[in-house]
Amino acid sequence: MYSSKLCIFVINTYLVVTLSEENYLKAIYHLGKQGSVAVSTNAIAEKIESKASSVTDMVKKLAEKDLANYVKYQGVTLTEKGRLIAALVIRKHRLWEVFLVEKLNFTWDEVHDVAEQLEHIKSLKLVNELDRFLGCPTHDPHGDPIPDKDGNYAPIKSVNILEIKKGEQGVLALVKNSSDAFLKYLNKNNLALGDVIKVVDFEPFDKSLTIETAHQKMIISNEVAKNLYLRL
Amino acid sequence: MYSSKLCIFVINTYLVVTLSEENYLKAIYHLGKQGSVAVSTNAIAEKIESKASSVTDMVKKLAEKDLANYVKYQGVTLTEKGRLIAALVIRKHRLWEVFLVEKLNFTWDEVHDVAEQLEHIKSLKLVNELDRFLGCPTHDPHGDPIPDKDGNYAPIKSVNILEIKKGEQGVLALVKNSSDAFLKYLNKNNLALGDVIKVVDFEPFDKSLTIETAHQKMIISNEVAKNLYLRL
DNA sequence: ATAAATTTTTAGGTTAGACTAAATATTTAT
DNA sequence: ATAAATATTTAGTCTAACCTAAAAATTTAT
Repeated sequence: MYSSKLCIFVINTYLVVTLSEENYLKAIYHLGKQGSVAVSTNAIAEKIESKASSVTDMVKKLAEKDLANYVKYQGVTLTEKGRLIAALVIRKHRLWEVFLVEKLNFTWDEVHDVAEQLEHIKSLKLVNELDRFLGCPTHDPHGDPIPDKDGNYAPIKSVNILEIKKGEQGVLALVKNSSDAFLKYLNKNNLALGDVIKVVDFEPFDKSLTIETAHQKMIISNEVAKNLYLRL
Repeated sequence: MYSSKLCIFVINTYLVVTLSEENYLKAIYHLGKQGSVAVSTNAIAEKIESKASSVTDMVKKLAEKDLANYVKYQGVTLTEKGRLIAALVIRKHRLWEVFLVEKLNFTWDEVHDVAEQLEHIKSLKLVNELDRFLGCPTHDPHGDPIPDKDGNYAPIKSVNILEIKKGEQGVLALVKNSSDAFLKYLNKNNLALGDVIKVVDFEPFDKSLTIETAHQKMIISNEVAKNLYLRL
């Protein structure tokens, strides 16, 4: 997917990307299928909690640096360079999350803020040694895949729980929403990655779901269900 | 030295200290015996590689935030709060250095730039868990002492090699200069922390020193000697 | 197809943190 | 004690990254 030539080039220019630019690249990457689909300035503004006018400014700068493609009124995509830098930031974020949970006794709902800071530390040796130290993990504590040195990763093969037939079951493999409130909900209700979950019933009225785990039977709202992905 | 009441207060205000402010506090702390002796704006400018006029601006801001004491034309000292924040930054810096060397295969001359970034990550849980994970080390890889949670530390009991009598010996315990060039010099000449060093001769003409280690006998310049400290 | 609503951009302003050059204070040397 | 040298501060700029309000483009609804 990424040529190693490009990787080397990007690594050389890597140091001149600011923290703020990295955050924009990451947002575009997440919103637009790895930056391949055009994202509106408004969508970016909402994600980053800023204003559309600020986004317009920054996006012009990214385009000038050849990290993004930008056409007025038509949204933003990432260039190969931009996509690789975004992937490297995400790689760092997820590796640090693994470190915090496995080595420093963080719970999975505590890691986000700190990883958000650590992902901007600039040192290739640091990332790659951290990767080795952690045993080259493929997924972070939320079940999201960790890109490799070249920015590639095998997307996890999981399916949303709403698409699973009554009576079938799977293993909770991915949680799409990492907000504090949602992770706290999961903890409170004893739901964790790796749990076997069986879909018992679907209620058409409010689109809620009855599920069964090893410890309990419970009803989850459609809001919750939309964020749970199972490996079959 | 620091009351825990103060510690709690500082921790509460901790999050509003910017990266740049932290760097100034650290510089004042290092230059002025933990911030207790007045430091000139020029000295700070040189340390931080900026200009005196920039320092004047920042120092006014630090004084307004009650982190520094500043009287025009008379230099800067740190308040209790400022001193504690500086100590916490240094604590983080040195703990990360230990981590990089012991867990991630960094050599002691590679750690500085990365630790300089990591020292600004804001999470009390992170620092304290890192400390525990590393076994609560008391010294970093350069032999400098690591402040505890409250900013206190037992200064290392070492003496400059120039103050040691001919024929006596000690263990290399502290290196005062952490510049890249100096650390590379030490590596090249096979000098490391923990080495037993014997002072063989002192040459009054150029103030150089002849020393003997387990592997070699060599002459070190006064420039070098000024930076080597031995535990007797 | 055109008006209304929405989205996006532009224009102009703000703040933190840096800078240069000029002005002022302090220190040093005669 | 005063002039010269040095150190420090002030005044005025600059840039990155944000903002608000107004203008322009696009989309939606009639």
